[in-house]
Amino acid sequence: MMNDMTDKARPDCNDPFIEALERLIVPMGMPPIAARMQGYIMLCPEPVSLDEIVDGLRVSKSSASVAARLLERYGILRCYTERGTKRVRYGVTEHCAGFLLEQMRSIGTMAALLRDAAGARRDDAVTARLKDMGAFYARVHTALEGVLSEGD
Amino acid sequence: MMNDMTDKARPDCNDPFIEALERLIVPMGMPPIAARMQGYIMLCPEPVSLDEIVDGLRVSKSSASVAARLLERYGILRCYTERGTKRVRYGVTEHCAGFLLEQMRSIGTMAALLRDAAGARRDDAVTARLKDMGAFYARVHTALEGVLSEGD
DNA sequence: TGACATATTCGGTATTCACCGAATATGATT
DNA sequence: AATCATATTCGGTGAATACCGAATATGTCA
Repeated sequence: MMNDMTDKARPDCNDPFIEALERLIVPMGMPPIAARMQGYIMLCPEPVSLDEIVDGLRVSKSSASVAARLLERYGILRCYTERGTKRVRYGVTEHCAGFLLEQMRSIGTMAALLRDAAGARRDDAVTARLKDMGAFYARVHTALEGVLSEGD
Repeated sequence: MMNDMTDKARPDCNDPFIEALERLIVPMGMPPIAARMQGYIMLCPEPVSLDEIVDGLRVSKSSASVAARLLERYGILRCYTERGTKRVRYGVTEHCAGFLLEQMRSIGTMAALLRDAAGARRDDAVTARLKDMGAFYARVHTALEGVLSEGD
C-alpha cells in the first residue's frame, strides 16, 4: 500500500522546472494542465493518484482526469491500478519517450507526405525539390529511429 | 521580371499534400493559414507574391501577411524583394529546415531543463531519473545535430 | 512632396479552446 | 442489489485564437 507523499517529497507546483517545461511544450500544442502535470509527475519519486495531482497542481478533478488520459495516450505517463480500489496512480514512462516518439513520428510522416507529393507532381523542378526534401526527412527519421532504439 | 504563374503551374488549394501537411502541423501549434501557406508555397516552382497567395489560398491579404512573416521567422519561408517595387515574394527555404531545426531545438531545450532540474533536486531517485533522461535527450540532440549538418 | 502600390497593424467578431462543477459511469465490497 | 469511492463525461462560461476588412505605414517614382 503506497503512502501518500510527505510534504517534503511533494513538488511545488511553482517549481521552475514545471514552469519551463510548460513554456516549452504548450506552444507545441500540449494543453496547459497536461504540460504542468507532466512536469509535476516527473518530479515525483513515486506514481501519484489523481487526488494528489489535484492537490498539488490546484486543478479540478475532471481537468486532471482528462489531462492524465491524454498524457497516457501520448506515452508520457503510465497508469498503475491496484487491487481492491478503483483508484489509479500515474507515473512517468521511461524517458517520457512520448515526447521524442511524437517528434520522430511527425518527421516520418513529413517524409512520407513529401514522397507522395513528389509522385503526384508534374512540374519537374517541384518534383525534384519534393524528392530531395523527402529523402532528407527520411534520413533524419532513420537516424532518430537508431538513437531511440539504442536508448532502450 | 518574374511572371505570375500560369494556371497550369499554380497549385490547387485543395491539393492532398496541403491538406495532409495542415493535419500534421496544425496540432503541433502552427496556425492554420500558415500551415496551408507552407504547403502551397512548397508546391510552387518559384517564389510567389502575397497577392498570388491571397488568390491561391482564398484568404485575406492581412492574414497572408501575418502568416508569411511567421513562417519566415520559423525559417520555413524566405522573403525575396525586388528593386523598384515594394512587392515581396516568398519561397521555401532549403529543406524547409525550420521544421527540423525547431524540433532539434526543443529536444536540446528539454535536455537542458532536465539537467538543470537534476541539479536542483533533493530526492535521490528523482535526481537519478532526471539525470538519466537529460543524458538521453542530449544524445538524441547530438545525433540530430549531426544528421542536420550533413544535410547542408 | 504627392501619388500610388504594397505590406502591415489594428480593432471587431466569430469560433475554438480551456477549465470548471454537476451529473453520470464504473469498480470494488458486502 | 445496495453502497461507497473514484474516475469520467457533459454542459456552461470565460479566455484565447483565428480571421477579416479598414486604417495605417512604408517604399518607390516622378
